[in-house]
Amino acid sequence: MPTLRDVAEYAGVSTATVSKVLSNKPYVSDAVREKVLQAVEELEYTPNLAARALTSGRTNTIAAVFPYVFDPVFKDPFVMKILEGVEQVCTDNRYNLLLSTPRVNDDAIDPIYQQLLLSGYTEGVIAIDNVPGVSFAAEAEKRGIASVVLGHHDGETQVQSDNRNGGYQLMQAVLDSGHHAIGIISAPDSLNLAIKERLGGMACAAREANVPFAAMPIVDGDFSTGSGASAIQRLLSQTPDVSVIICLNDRMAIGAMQWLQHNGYAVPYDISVVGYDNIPLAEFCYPPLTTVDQQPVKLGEYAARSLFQKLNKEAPPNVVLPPQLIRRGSLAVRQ
Amino acid sequence: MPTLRDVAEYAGVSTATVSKVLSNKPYVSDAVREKVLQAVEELEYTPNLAARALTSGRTNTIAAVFPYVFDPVFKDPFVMKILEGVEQVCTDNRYNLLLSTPRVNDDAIDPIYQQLLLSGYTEGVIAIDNVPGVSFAAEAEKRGIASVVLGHHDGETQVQSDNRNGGYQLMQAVLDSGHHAIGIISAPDSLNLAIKERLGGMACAAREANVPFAAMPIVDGDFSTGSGASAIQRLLSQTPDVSVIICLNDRMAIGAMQWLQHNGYAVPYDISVVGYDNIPLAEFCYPPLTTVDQQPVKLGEYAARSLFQKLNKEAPPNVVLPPQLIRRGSLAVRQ
DNA sequence: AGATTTTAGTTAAGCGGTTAACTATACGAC
DNA sequence: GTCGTATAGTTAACCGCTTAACTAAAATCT
Repeated sequence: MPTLRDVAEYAGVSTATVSKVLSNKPYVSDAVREKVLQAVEELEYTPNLAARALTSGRTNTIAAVFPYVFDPVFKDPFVMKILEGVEQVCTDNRYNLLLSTPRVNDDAIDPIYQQLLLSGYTEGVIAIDNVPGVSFAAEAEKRGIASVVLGHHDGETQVQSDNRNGGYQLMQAVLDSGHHAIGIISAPDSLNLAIKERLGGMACAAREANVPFAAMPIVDGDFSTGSGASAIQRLLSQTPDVSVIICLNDRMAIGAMQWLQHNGYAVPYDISVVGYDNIPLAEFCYPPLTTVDQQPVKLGEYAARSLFQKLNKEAPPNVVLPPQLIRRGSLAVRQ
Repeated sequence: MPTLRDVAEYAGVSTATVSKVLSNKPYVSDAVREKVLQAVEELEYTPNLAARALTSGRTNTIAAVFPYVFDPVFKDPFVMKILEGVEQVCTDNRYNLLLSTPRVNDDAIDPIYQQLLLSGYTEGVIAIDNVPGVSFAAEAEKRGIASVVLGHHDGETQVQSDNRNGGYQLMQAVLDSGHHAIGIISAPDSLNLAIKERLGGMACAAREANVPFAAMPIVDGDFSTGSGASAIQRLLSQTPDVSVIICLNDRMAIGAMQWLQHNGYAVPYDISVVGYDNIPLAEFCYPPLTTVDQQPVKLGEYAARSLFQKLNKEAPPNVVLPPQLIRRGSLAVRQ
């Protein structure tokens, strides 16, 4: 592969001049500029990123940090949607995207992630930060690496969905549909700030409708489809006469629906089910799932754009996207 | 951030010695080794990847190349599954994963991808190569970068699903269920070698059953859900009396099912539908979709493992994974 | 015209590692 | 005691690029 030096010799100038031309610096005559570009073209020269990174710190690479909390991130379509948005903006900006999937440990930061930060190979980081206590973005910021928080962790720059409002809308829709015996399938909110927000919004909507939120039966799953099935089972064994189940994500909702149907319940006639996230499956499962859309692609896009702004020394604002209730057949109306 | 030199000074040795210790080279006494490791620990030293890449070419990074053919790769759950497998093996090997999503142009190779290859920042490449004519893996290999082909392009190292056999099994299942009026929703096979294979397998199964394959009506979609809906419409307007539709991927199958249901057809009683890929949705849609599983996670794992073998100068074998027919409710039995 | 500033380009010193080449001991073998 | 050879560690060149510092010529100002 040709190097800068090769180009310089070929064009009959110094390496510094070539460098200037390539980075569009002034003080180069048009004639020379032309000659250099010609040489670049003919030699098919492409700058060596490693060398460039070494001197200037610019690697043209940012990292998306999607921590493993319960199960592989790739299992979660919602996360994939975010990635889709991030990728789009990266490509538009001619940046490379590095995928980092560190494990969450209470005690120490995942050494792989630490290496990523210290290795100087990523200019910035977009981290999903919803686990209390640990913040991957903060870890980056601490080491002088630009970061954007996707989620409810406080950080220098945050992009988030208004989970509180989403929870509010969801509970309101359930109450409006005439349900009073409400069961909830959640996830340990000690492990996820977004869940905490959603529950807060739900409680608020219940309060406004004079329905006692604290009295609603609630069991925890771990976000997976399977955990939704086992959660509904536990919930019904405690309180058999609920008329609707609010699940704090779609995958658990679908697991719960499946279990109900396999066990002789008609959804939504016997029991309604609603979810959260609006994953692609929600539209096509049977019955189609009432849920809340978080605009995940937009979340990813905003996060990436904010990061690029930071890299350009601009100060991006925090972003809060409004969630949208999606009404579908899984929520029945009761008189 | 501390550098090698800092560590060397702190430990009272030369940088060469530190380098030896860190790369586990011989000719270092235990005492010195200990001292160096101690220094590394205390200074929280991590080698600068860019510098290491510059001298040794090792960047601890490989790239997954998922070309945009029709629509964003992230829209395709099958591709995400492959990525899941790749990611897992990368993490196990303490490698970083770079995501590259070049555009497919007949004329020229995507400059972004070219830059990735020439920039010397990726040690190897895993490329989904199913488009005839262009091969991203070959492009890498041409430049001396190790590569693995995921798909049906011939390449130095190939990992693929036996699409021919998958098509064979699918057609066999349809014929075994008593169907004779068979419609096919495909994709332009001039654009995808895997599709060509599947069609070949299907033709083979039809031939063995003495059913004329060439007579079956066939229309093309573009893999998307929406295109499945419009394809079925076109197909039925030509040949209204088919009893089953074979779709060459699940997303089109689901689009077709939706269209059928919206237009008064009962699936599978009026018309059966089968797909290909076994995406997560296939299990949960209504009715659940009969399809073919390609073991995408395994495909990704094998591809990554093969690549790491190549990086270690071993010669990995080509891998062909057997697909598996998944029977579900969308395929009815006819007498 | 002479002094000053601007423009155009070169030289060379790093960036932070790796590694070939070299030096200096220590250890056996004869 | 001498020689040969592992062993332990150092020195310094180099990877390919960027950029501060410098020189020289041209343009502008007094």
